[in-house]
Amino acid sequence: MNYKDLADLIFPNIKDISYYEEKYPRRNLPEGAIVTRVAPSPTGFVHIGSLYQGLIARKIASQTKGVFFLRIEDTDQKREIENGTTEIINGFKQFDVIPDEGMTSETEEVGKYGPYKQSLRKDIYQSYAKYLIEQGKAYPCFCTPEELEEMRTKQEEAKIRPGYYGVWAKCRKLSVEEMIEKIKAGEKYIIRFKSPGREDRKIKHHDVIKGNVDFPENDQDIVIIKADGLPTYHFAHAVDDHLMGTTHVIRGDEWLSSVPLHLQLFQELGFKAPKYAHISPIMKNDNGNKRKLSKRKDPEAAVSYYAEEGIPANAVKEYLLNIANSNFENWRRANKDASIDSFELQLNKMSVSGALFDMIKLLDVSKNVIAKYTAEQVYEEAYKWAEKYDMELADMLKDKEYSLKVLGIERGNVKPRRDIAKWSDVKENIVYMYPEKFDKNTEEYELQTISNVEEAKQILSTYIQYYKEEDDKDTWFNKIKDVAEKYGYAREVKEYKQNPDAYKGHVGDVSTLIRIALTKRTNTPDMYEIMKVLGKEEVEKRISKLCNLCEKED
RNA sequence: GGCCCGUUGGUCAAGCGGUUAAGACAUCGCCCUUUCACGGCGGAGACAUGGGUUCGAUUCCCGUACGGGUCACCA
Repeated sequence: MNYKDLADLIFPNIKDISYYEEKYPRRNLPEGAIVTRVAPSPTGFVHIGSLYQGLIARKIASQTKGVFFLRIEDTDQKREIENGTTEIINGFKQFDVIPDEGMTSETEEVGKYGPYKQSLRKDIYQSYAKYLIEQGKAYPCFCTPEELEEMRTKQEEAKIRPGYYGVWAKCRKLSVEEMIEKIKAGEKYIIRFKSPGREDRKIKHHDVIKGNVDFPENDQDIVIIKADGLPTYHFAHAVDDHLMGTTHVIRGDEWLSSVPLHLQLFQELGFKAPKYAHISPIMKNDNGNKRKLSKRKDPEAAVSYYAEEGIPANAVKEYLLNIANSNFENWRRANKDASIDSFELQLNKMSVSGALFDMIKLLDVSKNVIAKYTAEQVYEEAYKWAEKYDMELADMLKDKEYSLKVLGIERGNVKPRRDIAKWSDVKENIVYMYPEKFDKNTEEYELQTISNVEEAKQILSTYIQYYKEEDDKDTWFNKIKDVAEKYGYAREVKEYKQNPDAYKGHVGDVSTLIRIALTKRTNTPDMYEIMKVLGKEEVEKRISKLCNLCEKED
């Protein structure tokens, strides 16, 4: 009786690993090409951290003419949710993070290194597990969860390191005969890795992001094949990333402390280990404590949140890139219109510690992104958003020709407005441009400086006589100045400031009055453009309406 | 608790033994301007802490404090 017999008993009728080694040859890629992946579990919505990882992995692969693939890690069937894979694919797609290989739907995939869904690779893992058993590098363990639990409490009481190692690794010491006997007797078991490591020895590891890190060797005999026959993360990682040719494992830094184990696994399996790049998580300040963005507590942890709020995917990406490489901002300033694809991301420039998520900064980035959009783009995206989340806005935008004019105010020039950070801001910004909405607005408003209603009325009715729709901007503004002068307001603000006592106020006061009559707002974009878009009839209507209102109040 | 990692203004961060310690967001003031936004100028604001090493430490070493990660038949 030897390891081979044991292996055959546990995994009869299973292919030899040479089959898989041949089936998945090494990738033929240009020098320096990096193969990356994103490997989420289909357990619910896509986390902003996964997107962050995916975005970085995608960019690094693209930059080096490598490959980026999506692998679904569904080895924990208890946590799996329905359509989890679809959700992941769509989540990434929204941000244009498109894998070269991997799952494309719940059941379909592209690429030659599949299946890209771990539950479909069961045979592959078992083949490699068998290989380890044959070599005496893995063994069946018959300990029950209860026994393990008991062991753990003992260890904790004795204040020693918990785990399945050394003298605690009971089943490791079983002879092959005993193992075979137990299996034949129908005892339940799982497969453990026989760790060659010693805790008192150190290993040196260079992480692409974290730099040099020293660890004690791993000496835990971790489970590699679970009771359901599926592998644990560690084992699947080693097998998959070897077979799929991953050169750089970019993942969250919660994995950093598993590196000794992973390196050992690669070593014992006879694989070349990939490079590791452990990304710091995106954090949130929670009452003075830093913690990871949490699925449960933080809505902004879900990538779907941004679509719901109407924050453009590009803005989120730019913000994430900002966190990833802080020189991105400088690059962006120097390359205002360049695609982010031409920014060269560098892994080793990534922060070693986790950044706090800053919504205000994101919104600022988003304002810049939207400011560069054409009216047409703003229209399309805002409309798409509105159809889903704000029917009232969608309704307003139905008149495309008019809406384009509204959205085009002060847009596309050298100093575009920066007043929209997200599509949910749009309505508030433009409602008053829509007559039916404007008419229904019964909000109270102040007349500001010119608070004498009688005077306001006179100024407005004078202005309306002067106003000609076809006036160019200078003429238009001169007329406002004329009205101002007529009623004792300075034509120029400067004149007023030099001699405040000589005037009741200045042009600004008059234009503010007109602005209020037209929009019920004190702050709006350029009024000349607003009036052009509203049209003569509407302008006259609004102004005379305010006059009537004044009369009523008198 | 053991083992890892980290700590530069409110936030994101440059910095690699000698700097007036960049920049961005936020904030404040001024200018520009018919309002707002844009733009311009300026202000306030930081090297966690104690020891070393050194002619000199934000930079190197050790301790302390604080923060984060990890110790599953979850990933």
